Amino acid sequence: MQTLSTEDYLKAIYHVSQSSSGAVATTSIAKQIGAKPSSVTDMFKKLSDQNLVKYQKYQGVSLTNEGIKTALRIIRKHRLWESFLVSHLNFNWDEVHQVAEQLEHIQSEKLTNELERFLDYPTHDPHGDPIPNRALFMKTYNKILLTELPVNKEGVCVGVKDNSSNFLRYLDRRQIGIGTPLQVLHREDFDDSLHIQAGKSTLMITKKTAENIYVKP
Amino acid sequence: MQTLSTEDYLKAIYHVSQSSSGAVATTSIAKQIGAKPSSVTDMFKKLSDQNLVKYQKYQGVSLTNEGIKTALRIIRKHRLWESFLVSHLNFNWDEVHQVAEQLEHIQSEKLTNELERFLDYPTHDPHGDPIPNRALFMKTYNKILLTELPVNKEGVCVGVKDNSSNFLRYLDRRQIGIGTPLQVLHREDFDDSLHIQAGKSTLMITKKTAENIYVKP
DNA sequence: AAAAAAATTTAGACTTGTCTAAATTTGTTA
DNA sequence: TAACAAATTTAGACAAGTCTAAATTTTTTT
Repeated sequence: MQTLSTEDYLKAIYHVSQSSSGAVATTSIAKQIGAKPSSVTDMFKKLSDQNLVKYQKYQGVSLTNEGIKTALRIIRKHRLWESFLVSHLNFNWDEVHQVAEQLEHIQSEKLTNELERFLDYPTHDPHGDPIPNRALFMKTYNKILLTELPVNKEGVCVGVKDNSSNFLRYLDRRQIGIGTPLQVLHREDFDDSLHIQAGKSTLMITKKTAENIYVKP
Repeated sequence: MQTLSTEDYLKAIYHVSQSSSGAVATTSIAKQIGAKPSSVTDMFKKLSDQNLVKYQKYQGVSLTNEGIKTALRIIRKHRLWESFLVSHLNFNWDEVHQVAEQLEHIQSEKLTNELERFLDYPTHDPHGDPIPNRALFMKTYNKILLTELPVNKEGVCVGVKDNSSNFLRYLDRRQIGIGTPLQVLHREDFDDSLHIQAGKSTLMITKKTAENIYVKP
């Protein structure tokens, strides 16, 4: 049984390891968690003692199978709760993260599984991220960044990279959400901005925005 | 903002103060929380520093208005979550307590209020205990113990005193629950056992059982 | 009212998770 | 490759919450 803190670290290690290759560095976790590198080193040792990570001094950590399972169980809860908040409790997709950070630590297998049933076994959360099922298996479809979508090819928004409230509310105002059909009409060479068709409206977005939107072609 | 631990203490103090008069003793909280009296003394000092309790050495504590409000906010969340678990997640009334103990600490006013709306503003939890509303006001009806119900007078089960899994499952087997019509048919002088009508069946229960069932006449 | 028992508090220690500051290792650059 | 910079670890400290053992106060009993 893990503490709040070890769960946070495992999740952070999982996320960082997903978006980079090789071992996970002390500093990257320090940034993610908001702690000093020395604290992270201490925790790496503790996690290593529990065989949740493989740790070599100065070489960072990688999750063991047990560590991955523990991380996925937390992510499963996080994403199920986010789904619940949006689908039944009138939360907007930019409001759910902070609350789900708390709810993900609730310990009750029955609760998690019944919540999943109540939500009718959702496969993705409100941000388009895949929800691990009871066996911790995630359905991932091949998605690409909007910047990589060829001009005039049709796609559908299936996720976002940046989950910040700021970005999500910006997308709300542009009426872009999960499921919105997207098409690049024109790519401006000068500043890499894009003219796109988003649902029924055409609009202009910057490269930075496009880099944070996932589409399925 | 409180810690998990201070919230647990405030709730314990509230409950003990409800079922007894005068200041709340160190030992009674130690028992309730499952901690040593010396730890309780430490916490009494901390709570006193935060003006959540009035504390005089050797004389126990009593909640301040702020302390009462904080306790009621936790109890509100606890009972709303218990209601949710039973009404939507297939939990039995004897299974909810432990999970609600965790959920009651989740910090989000929006979550609490939306959960209340989702449940359609319930006034009582699955054990018949009143749920404080947004203004922390509880509807309490005048209930009596089944032992105090006059013979042959009709009543309805509206709550239980003992919330233990053991007792609740015993009531399940006897088909007694919140809302069950109850009537004392005969009181046995010899051992204080009762013959009662519970719904459509008649059965015998001990004094100890009757002392843990609340009825509204 | 004194003695004994029970309740409570104090003192000092331990654990978890954190920090700062200093030391060490790794990597990067001239 | 030597020197510098960046990353990492170690050492020692701190806060929260807990404990045990001893001291103190209150309550009960004789």
